[in-house]
Amino acid sequence: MPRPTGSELMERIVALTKRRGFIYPASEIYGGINGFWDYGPLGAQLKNNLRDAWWQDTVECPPLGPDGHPLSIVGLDSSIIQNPRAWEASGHVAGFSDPMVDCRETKRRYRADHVQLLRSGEDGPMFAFQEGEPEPALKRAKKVLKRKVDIADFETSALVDLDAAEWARVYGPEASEAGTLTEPKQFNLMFRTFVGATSGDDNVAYLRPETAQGIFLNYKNVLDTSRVRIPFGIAQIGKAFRNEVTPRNFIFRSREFEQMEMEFFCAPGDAKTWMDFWVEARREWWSSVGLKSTSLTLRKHDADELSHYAKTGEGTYDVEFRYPFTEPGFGELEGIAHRTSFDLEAHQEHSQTKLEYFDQEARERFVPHVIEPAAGLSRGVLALLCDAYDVDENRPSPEIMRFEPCLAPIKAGIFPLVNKEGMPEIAEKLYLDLRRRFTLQFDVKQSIGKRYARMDEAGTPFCFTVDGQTLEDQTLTVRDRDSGGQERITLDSVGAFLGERL
RNA sequence: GCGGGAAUAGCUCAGUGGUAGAGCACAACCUUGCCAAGGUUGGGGUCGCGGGUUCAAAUCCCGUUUCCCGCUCCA
Repeated sequence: MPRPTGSELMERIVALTKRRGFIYPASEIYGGINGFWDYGPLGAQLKNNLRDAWWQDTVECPPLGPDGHPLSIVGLDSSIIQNPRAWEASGHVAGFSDPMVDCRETKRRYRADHVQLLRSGEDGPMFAFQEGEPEPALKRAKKVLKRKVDIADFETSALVDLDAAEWARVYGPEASEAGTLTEPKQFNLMFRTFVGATSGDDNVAYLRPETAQGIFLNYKNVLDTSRVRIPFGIAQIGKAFRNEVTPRNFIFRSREFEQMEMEFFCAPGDAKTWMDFWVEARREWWSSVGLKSTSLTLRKHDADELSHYAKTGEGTYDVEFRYPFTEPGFGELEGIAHRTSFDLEAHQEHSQTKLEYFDQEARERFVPHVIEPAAGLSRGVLALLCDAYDVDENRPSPEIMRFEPCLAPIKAGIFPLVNKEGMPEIAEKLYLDLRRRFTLQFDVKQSIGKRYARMDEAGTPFCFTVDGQTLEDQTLTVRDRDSGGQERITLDSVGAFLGERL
């Protein structure tokens, strides 16, 4: 069985991650819930390791800037629920509430507020058309009414004003029969909830659809209390929620997911410099956590796919990963966007709070521009899983997860070759000595081959096995996950061996 | 949201109207001498869920949920 590709590969990865306790469907015993996933013992550990690596490399030990000095980046953990006005300012409330109608016949979808109707009399058929394009509707009307028609014969009204009872008489813009349009559906992707015990329009709140806004909302607080000076970054890791129309592709598009975002505030004139810097830095980072360079690519967004906040400026780049369901193409892993001063300006206007920055040296006042590297933690986990999955046909247990050792959920297995003759005692002592420093698995049960195989599927890079020779010369074998090869080292050097490789 | 497919033990599947099955996995004991070894015993099932037809439904019908594939959507 060679390593499969495409959807077969994806199915095998989903099966392995379920079997070994990486990822489960959420609330599975109740039949699951579309778009939500739970992380099992190994998955939670893997996700934490990736999250910690990002935090370490972004906040605790940020990269060196072009001048050779470490960048100034501080951490933040903002609330998932904020004042709903924050989402009005950010554009998420307005930009995401367009009602849509579908045509069951033609499978086309229209924005309901862009569709107009030609009405013929009180109970007659109605002909829908897209704003500014009444001709197809007139043609349809001529056919249905079997007479010559003129636009002046009709009353024009908006589709959204239609009563539900009249819906069946509507001919869709390209439909040949009436009643094929679905009722308008709201496509606001934000989860709504209510703050307080009662629910009403006056206490509506939203689960954040991105962690970024929490950073902008605290920009002034951080500036006033942490002595940072431009250029500087604020970084945050956390859950975000989007009520996706179609969750798909395992944890790639889920309704609850985790982001690792950093807003890097800079002078407007320096935006290009920092954009170039972060695009390169972020691509390199994903390589550093073990993703193969052939699995990664960089793509600049076309002008027509830019977000509302990135219409001007240096645009948006995606670090993309070759997921099994996108191959031979790539899918988004992280977006690096020049958000300009869009967000700070918007919050400044809506909150009536000055969010300007005063540059002491240049004696000038400005609203900073923002370069935002926004990575998906959940997508990162998916990329790690997909990239690590491999098949070695020469092994009795062919499936292996080749995680980078520093990301592996379990760093090493510690085993006695057989469960007798003093071997388990030595192995357990070694485990007890090292368990505070490394995440280890101690296992005495079943055959050694089975224990190795289990560790291969968990992606554990090393296994230390106490055998008969250990009793004589205090050495044991180290088995390497990737090669299956073994070497002997001394019992007291195991900690140093692991320390060097993680 | 639309169209197609799937759902039976932890996994892979058999079972097409008449007692719920196999292999692997899991647990205990015995055995063990470096890559999913063997033996014995054992635990595991609302056959995705709800309704209908029938003397009888895993099996036929309707609905629904979840997953997969193709569209659509992805601020």
